[in-house]
Amino acid sequence: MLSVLVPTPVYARIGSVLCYSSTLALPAGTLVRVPLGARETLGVVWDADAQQVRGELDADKIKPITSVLDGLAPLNVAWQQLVAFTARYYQRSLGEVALAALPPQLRELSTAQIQRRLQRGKAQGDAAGDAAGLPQEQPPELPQLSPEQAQVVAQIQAHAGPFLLFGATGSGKTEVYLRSAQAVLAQDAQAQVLVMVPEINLTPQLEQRFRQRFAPLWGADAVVSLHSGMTNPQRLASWLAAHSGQARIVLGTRMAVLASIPHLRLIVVDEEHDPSYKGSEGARYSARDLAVYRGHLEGAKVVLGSATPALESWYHSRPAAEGGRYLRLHMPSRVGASAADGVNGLPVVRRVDMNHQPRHAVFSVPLLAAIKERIARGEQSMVFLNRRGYAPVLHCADCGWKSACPHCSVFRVFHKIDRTLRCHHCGFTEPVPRACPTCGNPDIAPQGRGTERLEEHLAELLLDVRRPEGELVRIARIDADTTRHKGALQSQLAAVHAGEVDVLVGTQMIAKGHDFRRVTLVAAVNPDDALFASDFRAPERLFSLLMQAAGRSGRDAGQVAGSEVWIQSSQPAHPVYDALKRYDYPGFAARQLHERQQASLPPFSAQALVRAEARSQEVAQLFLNAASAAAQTEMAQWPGWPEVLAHITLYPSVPMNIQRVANIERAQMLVESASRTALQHFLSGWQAILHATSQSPAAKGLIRWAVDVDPLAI
DNA sequence: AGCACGCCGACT
DNA sequence: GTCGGCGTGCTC
Repeated sequence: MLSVLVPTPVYARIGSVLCYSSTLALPAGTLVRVPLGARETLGVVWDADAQQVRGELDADKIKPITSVLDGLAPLNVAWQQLVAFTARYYQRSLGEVALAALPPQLRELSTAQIQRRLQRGKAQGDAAGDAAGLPQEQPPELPQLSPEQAQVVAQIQAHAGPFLLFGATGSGKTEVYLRSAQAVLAQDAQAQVLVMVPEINLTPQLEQRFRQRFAPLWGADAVVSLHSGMTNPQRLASWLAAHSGQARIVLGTRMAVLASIPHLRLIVVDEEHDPSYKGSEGARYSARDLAVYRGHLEGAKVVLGSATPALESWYHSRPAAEGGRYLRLHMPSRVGASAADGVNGLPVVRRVDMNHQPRHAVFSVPLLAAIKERIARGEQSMVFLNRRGYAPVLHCADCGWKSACPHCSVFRVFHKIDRTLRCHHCGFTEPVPRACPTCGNPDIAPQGRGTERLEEHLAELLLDVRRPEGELVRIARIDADTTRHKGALQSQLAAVHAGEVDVLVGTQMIAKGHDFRRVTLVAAVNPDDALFASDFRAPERLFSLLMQAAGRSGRDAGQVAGSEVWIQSSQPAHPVYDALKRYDYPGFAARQLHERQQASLPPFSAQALVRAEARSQEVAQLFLNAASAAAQTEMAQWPGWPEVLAHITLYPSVPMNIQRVANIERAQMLVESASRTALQHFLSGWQAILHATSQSPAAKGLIRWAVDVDPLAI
């Protein structure tokens, strides 16, 4: 008798560990194909010898497995442990986590087909290996390390970690990753390295650098990528290469943390603060946190890198004497910067008090002047606004009508380019009405502005300005709307690089990673919104975003002296901007952590969220409240549990921030505890109650529910 | 989640 | 008269 993991979600009315019979003795971790209801599915052998058939499962219901995916080595114990931990910690079923960690094509292909892919991969690997075995020309010439880099590399070699590499933009973190990887790979002929990035399409440079460095040493097949932008066959090939040990370096997004990498010795998490490491659907695991756990599990070193670490990571890297668990490594200087270049070679930050500017001005007088100066010098400027479209809402001054989405509790955004009203949440799109739909007033006006309107406005303001050669000013816009088509982003970026653009307008999309050599001015036109947001992480995200944006300016060492970051604000003296001006992340973090401690927020408490979706808000909340009440009454009866409950705060259910999306009402409930362990304990017990409640009459009409452990947004 | 089975409207 | 809508129900 075997127990086998199958892909059933946690809310299905069936467990995900099912019993099957097999004539063969199959070790745990073996991939098998099993019958499940009317279909056949991929499964992972979990318990090789499930003696006691759970519950009153009729013996005649136990079916034999269909086939074994032989030729594939069983997933190793470390992987099994990682899956088990992930499922337990994030309150998902084992099967869901395990199967989600496998490439989708593994489910579809027959054993023979997989066999062929393996053979093909091996053949390529061997060919590359032969090539690598040939007398090398010169080993690639390595760039000289700065003293800071050299010291950090040495520390990573000398200590066990985990490490938090706190390095300014441009301080050369990537070179540290490369050297650390190289050291690990050179030491052990089987060793493998996992390098994670938030979004791989936004950082093609990183992939490029790893390939350039390591392909000459270990062959082109030694470096593989793993991210959702790849086709299924590509993903399968990469996964097989990692699983077989052929790939020495696996570059990937969050999903890569659960890949089978049997000889893992080093994990790098670049831009570790990036929210995209935390999933927002399905198994909502934090790939960064799992990386740390995986490193611990497999004895692999873990390096988390960022210029603006997540406050959690920063807190964990406090001195060991104060309880810190990570070793903090510091690289404050931009490579190649000179003392004359402002703070550590970063551009000067200028704050504009918008209270002293003409009312409703979008561009302050001095900012506009500074942009014009750049144009006259043939330099580039970059303008940020975190809102795409033309205007966030259309408004009738007569009757007060606004462009609400009929399916969601948000306003639809006016897109002038195709004269549509678009809902950014459910996608509902309609042509703009000629007149107000309620009162017939033909004079409905856009309110507020997005990137599209900003671009238009800027074009008007710069109409009389000429480039050095006398040509008209060229403005480009990059946001989700202009990059919808495949390859559009790359071609637009290429145009910027080629100097075909004077001013680039965009959303935060352009703040990440891109190396713009000729940009000497970066401006945040209206970043204040985040200061008033209810989300306690908003200041952290704002600081990080502005810091990254600042890193876009003056990347060319020769231009640092003249480059600037402009912040327009009605509260220019706000501590966030103040810290930014000094590029003082530690100061900012200390202040934020103090506030969080006062308010008992993470990392000084642990949180989980239960989210519920239903046709009506009432039903969603009813379910949450019933589950909450049941926790209080039922769990109090369980021996030993009142002690656990005493450490838990269950807040009342509330509508979610955006209450309705695509006609589905959403509600949530926060669970908090000063102790992570207590919260874990509570959640593990509560799971059954949530299940039962969701099937009780009290939850009639409930569509979906899910627990989100360590949520990023509340 | 899939995928079946199962009872009521517009088409060859 | 059938094709097909998605409302319950089950999967070792």
